[in-house]
Amino acid sequence: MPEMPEVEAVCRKLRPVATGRVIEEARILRCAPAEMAPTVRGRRVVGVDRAGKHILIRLAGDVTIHTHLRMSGNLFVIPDHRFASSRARVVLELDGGGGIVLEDARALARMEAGATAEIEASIADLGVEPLGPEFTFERFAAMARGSRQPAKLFLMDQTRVAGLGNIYVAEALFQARVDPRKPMQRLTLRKLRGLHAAIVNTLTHAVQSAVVAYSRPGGFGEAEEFPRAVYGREGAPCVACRRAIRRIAQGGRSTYYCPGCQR
DNA sequence: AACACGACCTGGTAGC
DNA sequence: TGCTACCAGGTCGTGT
Repeated sequence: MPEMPEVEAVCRKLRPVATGRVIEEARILRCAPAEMAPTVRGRRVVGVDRAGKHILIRLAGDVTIHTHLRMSGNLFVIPDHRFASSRARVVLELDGGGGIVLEDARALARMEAGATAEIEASIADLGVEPLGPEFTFERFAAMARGSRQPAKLFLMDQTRVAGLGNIYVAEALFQARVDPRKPMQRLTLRKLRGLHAAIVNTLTHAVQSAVVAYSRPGGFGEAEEFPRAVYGREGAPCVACRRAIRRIAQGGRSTYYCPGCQR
C-alpha cells in the first residue's frame, strides 16, 4: 500500500479531522510499545506532518507520535472508536468519541511516541523530499556522480531520496527509459536529467491519484488508480514497444522493466 | 563499503 | 475443494 504518495494522502485525510482533538486513551494491541499510552494520554493533536514515508502526529507539549506503515499498514480516523475493526493494531481514542486507527494485516507497521527532538533525531538520516524545493537536478546529479549502485537500488535508498518505493521507482525508470541495472554514475547527463524529471512527474501524478483514491467515501485506497506501465506486468506487452515486460530480482525485491525501452 | 539474505508477519492467489 | 508455493507498495540486523 504505502509509498510516499499514499502516505501523503493518508496525512491529508488525517490532518483536518485529527488536529485539535485530544487523545483520551491509547488502545495498543500490536505494532506499538505499551509505554506509548501514558506518553500520549491527555494530549491534544496539534498537527500532522510527513517525512518520506514516515507520519508524524504532533501533540501538545513537544511530543510526537511516529508511525511507519511499512508494507500493509493504514491509518485513518473513524467516527466512533468503539467500532474499530478487529484488524486494528492501535486505536487512539479521541475526545468526542472518534478514533485514529492503525490497521495492518501483517502487523509490520510501527508506531511509537516520544519527545519531538528524539523522534526527529531517529529519522534524521532521511534524504531529500522529492517534491520539495531542495530536490534540484544539481543535487540529484551530485548524489549520482559517485555511485556505482544500480539505478533501482540507488532510488530505493531512503537516505538519498525519501519516499520512493518499489512501484514508483519502476515507473520512473520506465518513464526515463533507464535500465534499472545500470550503475548511476554511468548514466548520461541526458538520462540523468530525464530520470530526475520522471521522478518528480511520477510522484506528482501519483500523489494526485492517491489523494483521489483515499478520499473516496468508504474506500481506503484499495483501488490504486495510478496507471502502471511496468510494475506487476511481467509478460504483458510494453505500452510503448509491445515487447514483454520482464521481472528480475534486485536487492531481494522484484524489479519490472521493459527490455526494449530501458537501456 | 557494498552487497546478499533472513527476519519480521499475514493474507491473497495461481497452480496442481 | 484442498493443499502448497509463492508473492506482496518496507526496513533492519547480520554476515560475507
